[in-house]
Amino acid sequence: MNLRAIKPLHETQTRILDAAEELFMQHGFEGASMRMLTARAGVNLAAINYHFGSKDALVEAVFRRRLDPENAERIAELDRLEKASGGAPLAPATIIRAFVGTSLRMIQDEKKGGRNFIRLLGRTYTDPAKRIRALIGQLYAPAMARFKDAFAKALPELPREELVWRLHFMFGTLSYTLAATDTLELIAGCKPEDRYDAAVLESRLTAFLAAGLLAPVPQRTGQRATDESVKQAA
Amino acid sequence: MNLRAIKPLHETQTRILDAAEELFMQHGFEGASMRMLTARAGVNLAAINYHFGSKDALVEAVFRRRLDPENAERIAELDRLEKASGGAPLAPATIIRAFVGTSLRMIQDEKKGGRNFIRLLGRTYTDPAKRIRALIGQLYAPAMARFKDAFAKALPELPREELVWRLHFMFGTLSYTLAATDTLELIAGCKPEDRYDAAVLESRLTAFLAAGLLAPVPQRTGQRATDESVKQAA
DNA sequence: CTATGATTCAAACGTTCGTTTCAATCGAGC
DNA sequence: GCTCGATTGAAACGAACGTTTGAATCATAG
Repeated sequence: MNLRAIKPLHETQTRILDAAEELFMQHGFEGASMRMLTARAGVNLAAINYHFGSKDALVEAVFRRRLDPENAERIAELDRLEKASGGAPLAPATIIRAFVGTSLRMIQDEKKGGRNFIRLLGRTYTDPAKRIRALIGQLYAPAMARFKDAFAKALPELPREELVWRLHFMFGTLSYTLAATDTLELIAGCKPEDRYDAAVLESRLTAFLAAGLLAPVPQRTGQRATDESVKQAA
Repeated sequence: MNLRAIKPLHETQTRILDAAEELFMQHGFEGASMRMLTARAGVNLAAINYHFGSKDALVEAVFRRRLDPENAERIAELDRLEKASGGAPLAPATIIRAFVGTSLRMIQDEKKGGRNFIRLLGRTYTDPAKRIRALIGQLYAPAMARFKDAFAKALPELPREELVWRLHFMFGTLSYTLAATDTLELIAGCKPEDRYDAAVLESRLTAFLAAGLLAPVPQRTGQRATDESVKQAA
C-alpha cells in the first residue's frame, strides 16, 4: 500500500530538493522563486506546496536532508577518537580536523550535497532572516555543545570565555571559507582547480585554526575608554 | 542657486540611507521593500527612485557612503605605520591591527555607521547576488592589494600561495565575526554587553589572526587521492 | 508678486510572487 | 474492470513588488 508510492514520491521530492539546493545557493531564498524551482526540477508548480506544504518548509527540508546526517557523523567521529585515545585528552588539532573534515568531505561527495550545499550552508549562517538562522542554529546545537566540551577538555588552561570566542572565530573562518568564491580572486589570482581540493584545504585550514586556537591569551589592555561607548549603544 | 537645495536634499537622502542600512541588515536586500524603506525613512514612496534612480542604485549608495572613507582610512593608516617605521618591515600583528581596527572603529562610531552597517557588510560578503559581491569586491580591491603587499614584505619567507590563503581565512574570520550574532550564543551563554566592546574584540581577533597567519606551513601530505575528485568536479 | 525649477505627493502601472483550486491522470486493491 | 486515494496538471487567486506618472507643493531668483 505504500511501496508503490515511495518510488515516484521520493523521486519528485528529491528532484525538488536538488533544484532548490542549487537555486537557493545561486539566488538566495527570496531570489529563487517557486516557478524557477519547479521549472528546474521539471515538476509542476503546485508540487512544492503539495509535497512540502510551503516554500518555507522546503527551505527547512533542504537543510535537514544534509545537516542531520552530517552532524551525526561529526559527533560519531569525535566519539570514535575519544574512545581510541582511551581517556587521554585529544590534541586540539585532532578535534579541529574532525570538525572541519566532516564539512570538507561533503565537498567531494556529491551524494552528500557536494559544493552546492556546502556553499549554500556557508552563506546561510549570516542570512538576514532570523527564522533561517534559528533553524541552522538548532540543527547545529548538539554538535556544537559536544565539540565545545571536547575542546575544553583538551585545553583546560584556556579561560572558558576565551575558548568560546575562539570557537566563534573558527566557525566563522570555516563557514566563510566554504561560502566565499570571490575573495580569493580578489586578493590574488588563484587557480580555481585546486581551490576546492578538500585534502589540501583541510590541511591549510587546520594549521591556521589550530595556531589561532592555541594563540597566547592577550592581556586585556584594551578596556580603557570603551565603557561609555558600550553604554551609548544601549 | 544650489545652497537652498543642499539642506533638505541631503536630509532626505540621508534619512533614506539610514533606513536602508538598518532594514537591509534586518531583512536583506530583497526582503526590505521600497515601501518598508520609505515608511521607515518617513519619506514618500517615490523618493528613492527620484533621488537614487532605482533600488539597486540605493544599495550601491549605501555601501559607497561607508566603504569609500573606510578603505581610504585603512590605507592611510598603513602608510602612516610604514612611514613611522622608516623602511623596516612591520610586525604582522601591527598590520592586522591596522586592518581590523579600522572595521572595529566603525562599531563605536555611530557617525560611521556603527554596528548596523558593519553587520550588514559582514553579511554581504557572502550575498548570493553576484552583482552585490562584485560591488563589494570592487570597493575593497585597492585596500586589499595594499595590505597584501604589506604582509608579503613582513613575511618574505611565507610562500605566496599560503599567504593568499591565510589572508582569505583572516578576511573570513573578520567578516563573519562582524556579521554573526547568533553563533556565540549558540556555543555558550555570552553577555551581550561586552560582545561588541571593540577594544577587547580587537585584541582577541588580532591575537587569533596573528597566530593563524604565523602558523607553521603544513607539509602537503593531503594530495594523495584528490586528483580524481578534482577532475570529477570539473 | 510672479515665475521657475526642485521636490513631494497620491495614485496607478504592469509584473511577479506564493498559494489555491479543481479537474485529469495514475496505479495498486477488491 | 472498476474503485479510490495519491499525484500531477493548467489556470487562476489576491497580494505585494519596483517603478512611473502628473499634479501639488515648496523655496528661491528676478
